[in-house]
Amino acid sequence: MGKRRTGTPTLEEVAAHAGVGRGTVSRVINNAAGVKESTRRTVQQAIEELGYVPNLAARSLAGRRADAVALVLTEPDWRQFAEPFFSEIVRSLGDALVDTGMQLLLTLVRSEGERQRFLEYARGGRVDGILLISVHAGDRLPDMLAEARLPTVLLGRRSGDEYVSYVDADNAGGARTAVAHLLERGRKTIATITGPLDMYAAQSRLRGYQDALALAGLRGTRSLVAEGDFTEESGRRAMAELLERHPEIDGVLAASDTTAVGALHALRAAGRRVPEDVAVIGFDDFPLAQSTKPRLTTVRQPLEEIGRAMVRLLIEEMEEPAVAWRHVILRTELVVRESS
Amino acid sequence: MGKRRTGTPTLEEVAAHAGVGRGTVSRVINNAAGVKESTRRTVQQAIEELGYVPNLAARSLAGRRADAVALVLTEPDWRQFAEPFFSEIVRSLGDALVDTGMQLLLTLVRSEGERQRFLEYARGGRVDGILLISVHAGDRLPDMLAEARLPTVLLGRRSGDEYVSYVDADNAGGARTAVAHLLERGRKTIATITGPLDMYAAQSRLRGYQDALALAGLRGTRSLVAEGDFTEESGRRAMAELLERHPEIDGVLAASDTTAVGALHALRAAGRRVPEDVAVIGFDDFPLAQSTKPRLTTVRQPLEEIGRAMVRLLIEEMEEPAVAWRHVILRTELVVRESS
DNA sequence: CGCTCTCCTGGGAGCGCTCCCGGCGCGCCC
DNA sequence: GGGCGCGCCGGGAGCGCTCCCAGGAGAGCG
Repeated sequence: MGKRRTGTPTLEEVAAHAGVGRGTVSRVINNAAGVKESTRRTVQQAIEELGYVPNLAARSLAGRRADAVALVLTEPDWRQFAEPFFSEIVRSLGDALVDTGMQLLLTLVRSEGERQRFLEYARGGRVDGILLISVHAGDRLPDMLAEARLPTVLLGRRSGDEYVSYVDADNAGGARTAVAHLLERGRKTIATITGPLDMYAAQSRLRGYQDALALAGLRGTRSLVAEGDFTEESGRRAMAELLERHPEIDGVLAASDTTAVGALHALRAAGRRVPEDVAVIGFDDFPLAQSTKPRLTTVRQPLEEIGRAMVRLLIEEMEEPAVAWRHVILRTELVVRESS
Repeated sequence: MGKRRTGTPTLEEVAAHAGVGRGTVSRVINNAAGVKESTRRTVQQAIEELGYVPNLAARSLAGRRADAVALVLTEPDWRQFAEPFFSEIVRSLGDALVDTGMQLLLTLVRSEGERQRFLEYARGGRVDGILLISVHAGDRLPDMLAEARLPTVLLGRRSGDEYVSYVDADNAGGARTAVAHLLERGRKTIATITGPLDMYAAQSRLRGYQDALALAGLRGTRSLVAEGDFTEESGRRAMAELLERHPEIDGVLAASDTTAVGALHALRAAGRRVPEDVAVIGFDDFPLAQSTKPRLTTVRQPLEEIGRAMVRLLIEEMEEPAVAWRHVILRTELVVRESS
């Protein structure tokens, strides 16, 4: 047995095989300009023949970049992960990242230990930037990342004075519009089913609901508000409670489409017709909203745009890190269907 | 402005600051033996003071390992991802990996382009091994990874003569036991709701069902079999169909707990009592199975063990790659509750 | 007191890239 | 014909680690 070959050939070997210098091969694989077309072809053929694949560790080390970004899920309750929101947002981020040439890595951070491990991973330079979703109010991870000067973008914010860069939807505005729409259609007693109130998005939607009522000169009642957690089951439970407390309810704003579906079930079980007796509005405009019976009026969150904006912000952060906090609030839009 | 400092200090700087050599610092951060306790403390303090974090690219390059493994999801239909199976398996893999010191990275591979990109990522040495879940029969990715000599372990197999290393549950055996149990309790007409039949796991469960009937001297009828896709909705639909075709059904084996829940709904809607009129058995034993009404009899898949076995196999593959295909079939177990 | 053996420690030699500088050849202009 | 500029190309100098070998300092023993 001769000299033991390592699995993959190196750039040096490709260069030798093609009869050119290292630099030229490097230029070819990076699609850099300044290589004669004929040379480029020779090199490409050598790469082909040898089955060369660049060593990414070496590339990272020399180039001081990882060509990867992490999408961190901090949701300690895994069940939430089953909600369509996650799959939709992951899809949209994936699409937005495709033509940056960066690899998207999902990472779960559930415990303090994992938080620490991830921080080391990121500080160790394995990713160029970090996207965080489903951050709860008390989560310190964004601060830790910001302190380490790592380009970071949140989806949503932890509070009204979030500083770390984020992209968010105009939750309050969306809720306001939805409630205004219900009032316009003559609904008198409008309830709301919120999301978990330790999340700012849920708070904002609740505030929008309250603002719209106030704007119309109505006083909201605490008992017209029921807290849910974005799940269908919580929507069902909350709606049942609300109906018991206020049988006269004729309009409901749910904090998510999933919750709205639960509310729809509860209303049906209670013998109420939608929208004749009670109008229902959801939030998100997931595909789900089009397959309910009746089809759901809902506040559309532009997930596609959110994904794109997050990636754009992240790239800005990577290009000039630590010069500014960047915030983008995307407009929401009421999509009127049959349930209102 | 003096010399521009790079973000993180290097090992060299730590060594200088602690007044020791590079080698010693390396030994300390890798917890290697052969460092005097007092020296170790000095170095640790220097690390602390400088806020040193090892550069992982350099470590990978020099050490020829990435300390990371990828968990690849090839499910083109993202909705499947919402099923509890995924979150459970991810949790169990995460737990099993914790004390190997390796980072778990989830990656989505939906299109051919992403398949190619991931292959380059893996061949580029960014991960030491690959775990694949939800592989469909026709997926070529496992072959591509195997050809590239990358340590790979599948959860489940693509066919009866899968060669790439895998961990699987004894699906056929579990189904057989479940059906035998129903027969023992005097059920006469036993139907089954399968998973998507392009997945071997679903085929195996169906085969177990058929075998058990054959063993009891019964002939299975094609019309007692309805295909689902592991979702609740498909369970509901399939059950309704089955009842229509065979009103005399008194026992059902569903291909997953989720499917069984759908079947339960359909049965209730049809006015059948469970288990008095119809016995229902699920498959998986997810937490879900304990919160149905009645609590679900089900075939337990040892997810915890599956996760551990996958990680163990992967480590074996990494230690001595390409010497053998390793297969582990884990025993399943019937958990009798109230629905049978 | 000298010699060996053990325990620690320092640092050279890479790992496989990218970056960049210097040089070569050729075409064009005066 | 000489000079200049431009388009290509080669390869040195790192990037920040790990691996490993050589060597110093003690300890123990004859």
